[in-house]
Amino acid sequence: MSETSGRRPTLKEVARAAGVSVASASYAINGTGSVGEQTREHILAVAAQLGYRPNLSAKAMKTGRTGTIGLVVPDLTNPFFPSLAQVIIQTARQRGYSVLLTDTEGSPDAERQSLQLLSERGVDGVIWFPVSDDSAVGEAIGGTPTVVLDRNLAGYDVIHADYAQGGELAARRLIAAGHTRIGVISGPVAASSARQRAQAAAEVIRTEAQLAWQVSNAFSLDLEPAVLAAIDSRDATAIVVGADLIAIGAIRHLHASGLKVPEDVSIIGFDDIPWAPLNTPPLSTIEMPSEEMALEAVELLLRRIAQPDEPRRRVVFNVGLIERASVGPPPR
Amino acid sequence: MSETSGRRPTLKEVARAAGVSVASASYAINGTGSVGEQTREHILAVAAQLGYRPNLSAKAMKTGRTGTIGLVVPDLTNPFFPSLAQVIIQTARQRGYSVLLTDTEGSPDAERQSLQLLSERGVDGVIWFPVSDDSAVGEAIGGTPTVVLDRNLAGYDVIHADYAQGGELAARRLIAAGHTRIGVISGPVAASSARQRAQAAAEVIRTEAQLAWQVSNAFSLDLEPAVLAAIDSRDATAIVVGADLIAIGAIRHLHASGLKVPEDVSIIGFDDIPWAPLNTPPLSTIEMPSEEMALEAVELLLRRIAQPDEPRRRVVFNVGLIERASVGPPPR
DNA sequence: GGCATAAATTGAAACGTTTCACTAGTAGAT
DNA sequence: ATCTACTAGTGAAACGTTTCAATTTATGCC
Repeated sequence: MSETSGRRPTLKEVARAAGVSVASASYAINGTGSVGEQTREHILAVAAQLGYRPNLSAKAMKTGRTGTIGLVVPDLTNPFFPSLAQVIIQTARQRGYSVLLTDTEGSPDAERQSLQLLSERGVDGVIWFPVSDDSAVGEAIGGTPTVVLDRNLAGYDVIHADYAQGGELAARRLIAAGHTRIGVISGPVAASSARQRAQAAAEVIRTEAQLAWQVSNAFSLDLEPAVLAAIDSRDATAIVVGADLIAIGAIRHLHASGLKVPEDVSIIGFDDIPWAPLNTPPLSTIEMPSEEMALEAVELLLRRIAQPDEPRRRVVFNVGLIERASVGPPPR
Repeated sequence: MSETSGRRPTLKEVARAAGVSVASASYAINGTGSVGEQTREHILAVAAQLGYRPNLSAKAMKTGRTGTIGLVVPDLTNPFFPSLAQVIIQTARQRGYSVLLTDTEGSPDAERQSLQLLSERGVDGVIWFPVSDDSAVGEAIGGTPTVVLDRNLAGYDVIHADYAQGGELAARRLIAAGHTRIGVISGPVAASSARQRAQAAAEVIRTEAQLAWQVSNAFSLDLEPAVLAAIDSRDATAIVVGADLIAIGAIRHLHASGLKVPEDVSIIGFDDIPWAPLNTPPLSTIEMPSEEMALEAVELLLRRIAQPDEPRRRVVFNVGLIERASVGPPPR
């Protein structure tokens, strides 16, 4: 409550004011040692009265744990991430951890730098959303417990969705609607998740219909020339797209070229970002339980922190098809 | 490079390996004391060879600065925030700071808790996006240097946009298009920024046209009953909305009721969130230079950290009108 | 060559905690 | 009464840095 001086009081001062040793004060406040009922209460009262707050840096140095975890994401601006980050931050807080967030701007260099910085800062663990599958980057992290999201990197605890299943689901939905010439736009090939989605879709299409073309694009609304060209070839009546963001970009391009979705071209996306239901037309997509995944990520991480030598785990979540309005029968 | 033991080497070990005192090692590595040319190089080489990384917790305890700033936002999931957060994180990193991010879920309680936690963690400063104008919450922060974004809280450095100007701009645009009966939907009244936008707009409308109604809504796509009722009254041919998110919600509702934007009702929003241009129709809105504001926030904060006793500053940014397609002439 | 001065180097204290090893009581069992 | 076994409480070391004050070494000048 009241603060006599400007400085925050130290444990020593609390102890002196309470007439006990620092050790007792520490024990009382942390509930660790054995302290008598009334002395504990007295110490606590004095501490409150003085407005004592432990110096977490000192505690961290002494105990070697900072009560802090690092979260490394490629691009906060990608609508896929904020809700993930939010869940992670909240659950971490409930478990007594604060979150250092770093945004790596999709660059492996920034990523390496981030990991290293986090490791220097002594975070107790890291939740890492790698931009690519280049596992060399991960060395920067040293021995810090780490769980990797969305990529299947060896040597880490790993959480991802069943992307192959998702790719298949998407392709089958289009085929079921009657499409026979189907194109595929994947996310950047450096990401295993993007590759898996596209590959699985392409395979289904190849065997059960006809693969018109397959191209890839950055995780962005803006389409690259090759993608534009593929779409403009008008060779496909339906497209499975490896990310909603790209899908929305594709729909915009189609609209701009005077084509309608789904009347002229059907589109199915991936991720179910918040904008997907708001789009015109509302985007059919493959969703994954991203909030559960985020939650699982922090729990897995905390378990790893507690048990550094347990065998690594890999937990895979199922995906689902969300039907909205961007898929229809092929034009005749 | 090479790490002999599992543990990270300490400064003492580096010093011993280099055959110098810890003091010299510290000076050499931080470039602070005066060290001979060749000894410095030797120490640096040994440090690199051993893979030495300073223990930042220890450093923080000793120096009292953590090299960390806290960022407190109400809701990461609101598309207005991620880009802000991204800019803040990046500029902070360039200046040698890491960012502890907390999401307060729009609750003053969580907000108070966050501020307190950050202060305990010893962050060197805080960038705070308050959910409301209740300045009592801010006491939790103690003496930590703080800059407040988007709210005009007394006693802090403050950054915001000229919301009155924005409200006027929006109202005038609608009036210029020929509308005479105009409604206003503001964000939550607990936020001064929302009040200012709405008030300024309402005033202009009252004097230069006719204020059909004025209601408020949470920062959300979902509209509250009073808002729905106001819109459904069909008393206004145009609406100025205090936030794009709400505006998009309003447009959806209008569409659902069979009304067209802008043919039947014109809408103008606020914030220019990333979705605004993607909406159907693309949303006309008032934009503010949010990235410059974010950048300014960290610079202001760093200045405040360096000069705790300088007088408080308040920096106000101009806003602009972005014309897209959600505004048209009134129906006749 | 000697002296003053500056540069390089060092030992040790200090930052605020936690925790180990110990002492002093207290109570129950014999 | 004595011994045992706890429980309460304490002093001091340790965590990895930075930095002060003191010391040693080098440099320049007459």
